[in-house]
Amino acid sequence: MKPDQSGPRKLGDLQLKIMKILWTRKRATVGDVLNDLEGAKPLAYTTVATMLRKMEARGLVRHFNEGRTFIYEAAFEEASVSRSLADDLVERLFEGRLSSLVSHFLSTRDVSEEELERLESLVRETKQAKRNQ
Amino acid sequence: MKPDQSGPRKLGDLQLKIMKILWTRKRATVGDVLNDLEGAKPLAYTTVATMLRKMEARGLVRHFNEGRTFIYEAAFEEASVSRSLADDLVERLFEGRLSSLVSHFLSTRDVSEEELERLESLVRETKQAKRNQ
DNA sequence: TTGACAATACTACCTAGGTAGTATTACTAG
DNA sequence: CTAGTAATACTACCTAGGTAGTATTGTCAA
Repeated sequence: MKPDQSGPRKLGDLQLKIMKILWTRKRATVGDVLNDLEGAKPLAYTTVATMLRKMEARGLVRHFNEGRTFIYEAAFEEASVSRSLADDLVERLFEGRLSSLVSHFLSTRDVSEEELERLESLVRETKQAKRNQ
Repeated sequence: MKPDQSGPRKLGDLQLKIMKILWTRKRATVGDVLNDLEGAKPLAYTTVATMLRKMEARGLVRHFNEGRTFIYEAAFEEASVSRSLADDLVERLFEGRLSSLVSHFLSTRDVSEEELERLESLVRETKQAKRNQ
């Protein structure tokens, strides 16, 4: 069986942060997640617990018990979620044209020389791969 | 005075569709918007009117009167909104690295030969521009 | 065995997007 | 001048994200 299908089209800020923590840790308790969530304003333990429960209801995460403690894990792979979110935006904004998005970025942001190099090789490699495929 | 600052970080589906209509038409009545919104399921006239009012409260659009009829127009330029939405995603998902996003697209989608060419010239031109700047 | 603690369950509330019905108002055709 | 129509105003409701307090329960140490 393949692991998971297309991820969610939208994810709130907190939810995405939680997903990232789960992708990194593989498994985490409410306390673990709360802990890794230091950065921004501190949240209540119950806030995280509630969010996790809501996310489970939505199928984003799942849990199993270890004693009386819930161990959570992501129900979607990172690539799957990134893809869905990114696709959704490009679809909504640029009618699916990747080049429109890139062009947009290139013209509105100051992209560094290194980034440009990276981009160039990425494209070159992809073309290469496509040719001998 | 410069026209508008950074756009909204998030926009719902309907709101973005409405913004696009306003960008195209420059000015539009509720009826105009409703009309251009054919595609998906048909909405009630009042739904569009309400949405427009909510959007005005949020500062996304503004209106002036023509007789008793409201003429709406976008309060943000398209580029500004696209930029905010795209930036937000790249920020949330790829820690701001454009190349991560592109790499992601290249590896999860089947990008056509033409798209690749377009991308390559985009990057090349940008590098060029950067050099003699 | 009881009290403290840690964990989850439940409930509540706020905001925002989305959807639409009803009320009101004002113009216009007859 | 009056009925009909077209616009807006107001209100309501549902969903989902986000935030957190209170209640309950289970476990462990004294």
